[in-house]
Amino acid sequence: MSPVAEISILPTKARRATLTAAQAVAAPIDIEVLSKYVNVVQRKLTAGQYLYRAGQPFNALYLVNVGFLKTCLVAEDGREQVTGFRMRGDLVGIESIGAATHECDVVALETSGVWELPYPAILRACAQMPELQERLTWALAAEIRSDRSWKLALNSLSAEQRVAAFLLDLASRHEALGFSPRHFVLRMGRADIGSFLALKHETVTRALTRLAGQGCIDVQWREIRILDMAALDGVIHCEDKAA
Amino acid sequence: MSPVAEISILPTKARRATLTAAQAVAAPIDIEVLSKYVNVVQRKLTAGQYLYRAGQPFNALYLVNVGFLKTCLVAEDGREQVTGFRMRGDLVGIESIGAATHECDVVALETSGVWELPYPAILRACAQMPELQERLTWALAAEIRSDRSWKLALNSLSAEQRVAAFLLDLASRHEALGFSPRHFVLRMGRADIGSFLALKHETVTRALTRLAGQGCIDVQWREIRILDMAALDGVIHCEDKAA
DNA sequence: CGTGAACTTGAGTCTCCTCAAGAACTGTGG
DNA sequence: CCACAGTTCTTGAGGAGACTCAAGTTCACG
Repeated sequence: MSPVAEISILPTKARRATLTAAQAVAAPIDIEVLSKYVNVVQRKLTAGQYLYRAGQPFNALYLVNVGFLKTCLVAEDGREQVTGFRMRGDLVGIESIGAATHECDVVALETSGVWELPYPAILRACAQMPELQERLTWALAAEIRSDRSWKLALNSLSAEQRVAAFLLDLASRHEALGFSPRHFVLRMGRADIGSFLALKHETVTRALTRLAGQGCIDVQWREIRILDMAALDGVIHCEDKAA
Repeated sequence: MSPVAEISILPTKARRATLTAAQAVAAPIDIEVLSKYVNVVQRKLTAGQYLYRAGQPFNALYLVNVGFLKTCLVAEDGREQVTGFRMRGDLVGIESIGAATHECDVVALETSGVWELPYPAILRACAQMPELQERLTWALAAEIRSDRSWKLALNSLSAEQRVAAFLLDLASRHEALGFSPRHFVLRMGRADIGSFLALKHETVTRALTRLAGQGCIDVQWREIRILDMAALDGVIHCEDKAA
């Protein structure tokens, strides 16, 4: 029933390939080996279900097996901020290490399955599997690098460029997982993309429309087809000279 | 010559107090104990000097002892992005773990001193001092939480509110180190603040002017005096009703 | 005391946001 | 299979906040 084992943690290798400098890629984590040390259970989620919510006690990390989720920071006053999208191989919840409770909502955007790695039990496993500890530390550091690369992007790019960068990021993450980088379905709505990119949903729509008008992409509702990868990349790097 | 030992890692307890939920505070790291395991040397920097630059090989972490530094992400095309400001007790360079080279410039904004913790030698020390490993992991996770809280702030607050939040953050970090939270000197220029807050330097100036006009603060060049902490906090939470 | 860098202030512009309406898709039940 | 409601997406018109450009002022440093 569940495609077990050999999930790699290689956390969003694709994203970093796009946005940050090259770096070593972490080796996969073997869930079967890990389950000898800690009680690993799989959890299934349907679209719209929460993996956990802000304020709940932090007692596990999660490794995404299948599906697609979003993480969403929530302030006391209700302001919301999508902080990222997670897919197969991504670790979820690591940013809560050292905190008593989660600060994020994590929501499945489609039917998903995750491995639950109890915390702090997983720490004991780390002590016995140094490579696991290393993997975790790398994942944390990579997350920081990714967040900061996005910060640079959001602060220096126009709305259209941000959306282009977002699509290229998704494309390379899909490719890293063996899916087509040129043709995929957005699992999230325009509003979620906007929150992540610091834009309003109307602006996301307009940017997609303009990119389509330039022949870079084809947009059919949530179905995206990248027609000219180089042109998309060119948009980001300001080659908007020739009309 | 150097005020040794008992530097705490409690990384920016203040910042998190302002921006994120409460959480446990990491205990201090004892440099003297640590130096039994790894070769810890102190490095001195004068204002304007680089601790390291983007592209240089990653071979050490740094613990700030005295002074004030900024970290600055640099893209290949020259775009720059201030990612944070570091003071006593902050760990610098942890985001480069797992990468071959640094992606950031780190520059001293005043005369500063840091402990250099060679990497990966420090990993072996971690294996022998589990609390050190824990401290490092916590610092990484806290960094992610801090970055994301700022992302939420930047995406949902106006220029004036962002500057107010920035001042309050600095204030509480100063307080956590035993300095006055109401009276301090900005070590960085308006342009650096702007880069960090996703604003232009003129906009930072105007925001400071407006906050001063409201009686929240007093600004004398880089010298800041917070006259009404509550009012400053009120600015962030939208209490701009009564004229 | 002079030079250069940093800061301030103003006027005008532009990008993105706000508000609002309409269209397309989803899925539910008859 | 179709109609309907609800959600999501699209598109437009108008406005606001931050940016750009430019000049003047203050400060730091030699």
